[in-house]
Amino acid sequence: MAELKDIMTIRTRFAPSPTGYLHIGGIRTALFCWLYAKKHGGDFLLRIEDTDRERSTQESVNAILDGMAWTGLDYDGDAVLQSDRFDRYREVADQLLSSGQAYQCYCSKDELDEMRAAQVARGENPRYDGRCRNRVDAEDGIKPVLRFKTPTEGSVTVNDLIHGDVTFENAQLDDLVIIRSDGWPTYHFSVVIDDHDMDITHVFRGDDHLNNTPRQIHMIEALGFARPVYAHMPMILGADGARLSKRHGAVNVMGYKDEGYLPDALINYLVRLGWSHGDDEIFTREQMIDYFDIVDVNPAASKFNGEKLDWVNQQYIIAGTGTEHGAELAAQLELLGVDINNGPVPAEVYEAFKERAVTLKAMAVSMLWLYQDFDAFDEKAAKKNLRPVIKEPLIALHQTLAGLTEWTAANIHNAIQAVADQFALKFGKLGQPVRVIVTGAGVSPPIDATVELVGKERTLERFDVALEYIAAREAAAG
RNA sequence: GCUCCCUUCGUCUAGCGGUUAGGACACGGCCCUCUCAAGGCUGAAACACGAGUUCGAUUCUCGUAGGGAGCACCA
Repeated sequence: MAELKDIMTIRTRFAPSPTGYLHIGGIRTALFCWLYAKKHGGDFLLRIEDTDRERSTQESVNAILDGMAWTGLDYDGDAVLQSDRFDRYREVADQLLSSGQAYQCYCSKDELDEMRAAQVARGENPRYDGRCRNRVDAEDGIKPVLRFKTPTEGSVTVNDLIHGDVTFENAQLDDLVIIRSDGWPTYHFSVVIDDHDMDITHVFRGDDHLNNTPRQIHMIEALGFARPVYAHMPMILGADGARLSKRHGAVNVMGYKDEGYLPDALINYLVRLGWSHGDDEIFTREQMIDYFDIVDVNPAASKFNGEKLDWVNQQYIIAGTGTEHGAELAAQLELLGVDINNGPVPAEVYEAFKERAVTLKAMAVSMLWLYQDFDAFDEKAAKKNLRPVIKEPLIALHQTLAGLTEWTAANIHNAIQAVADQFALKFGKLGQPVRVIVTGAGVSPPIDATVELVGKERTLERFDVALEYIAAREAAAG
């Protein structure tokens, strides 16, 4: 007999709530979910959980959509909005109410708080005690909530792909609210209905939901729905071991775009958090899908390490080309207020800078002198390299460069070498002063490529400025 | 407080009863070198603790400790 999973199409979903930006932990859950679906030739769906009408915003919905697009986690079909499904939730709620599996509760917030305080004082798990279960009279003027009748005895076992079988005693559970007094369903209720209606076979989510799963399973059973397979992903923690949150800094996925990270690098970093394939570190998307196996997912939480992300990002920048990332680099330059028409084409500059930048943003910052004139030389670099002793060689080089008809790195290199030889200097003794002259400071790509990129006109102008600087220094020294 | 989950270098991890416990980031040293990088070589760095099972435990079981999460008319 064929296993159910063999004849069924695997369908997973990512179900974030639009109450802020798209969280880095969320995108990692989405990634594993996406990977699992792709690996098994299934579907990956997106559902926006916006039943909390108070906190959900359109802006946040857009942030989710933008984040999915930027990271390249493509989903099948259109995103499902829970707010479009209000009537369906009511329908199922009515069904539960009429079958006696749910009941109306008129307890006030104060009453509930009091009850829980008393339970905690007694060393018990704070939980709703079911006092409205058998209530028949409605209370005027109070809009009731609907509670689900959770079994009070026995236990449920969650079969989890990552954590194995986890058993919960029903006595620990309580009658949860499934419809709020405003008529909207709560998370636990809408998830159960949506996952069923969307034919979701595998539920991937953070393992902060593991404790909630038995409650949902009871509703699934009451409704006669098929139980999905669960995979509770370990949390991502901050460096201090606490759950990753805003206070740890960059948790907004789109923030990484702004900071100059490549989406492939972020995804690659994230896939290695809690999952591995031997000693491999860098994976293409195809390799990730090919190698991915849920049994290799580590059940333990992991700490987010920005330095490792930086390294991965740099690996992707080095492996990338100007054709691929030129537009992103240009965007970073423009963010810095640079007019990219005032210098070389970013896509062509990329090659010279890619081995010395951790992010596209840092790369842009390191090449500002290609597009803007600087007001002064870096003090330390100038003091060390723009000395009177190098004045004559620089004058000679200035002339040689001015005479170059073809402004190529090779010709520039030869020019520097020739002048260095003429004055019996090592290449670097002349190269470094030139670097300071054209860039204003002591760091740049190889000097010949640097000078070529700066351009002939600008280079000669900057030589003039530097020569004046040295002359002034000479005069001051007397 | 109760319930659940988790535990290999500082960090991410490999390991799936017998290994000099491997790799990666970060850190130190050396090489390369016109700067900075990149790259190569190299060093230091871990099985939380205690019982048990076993000829033999990092690996299996149970405790302990530590960490995380849940206990809402938030998801």
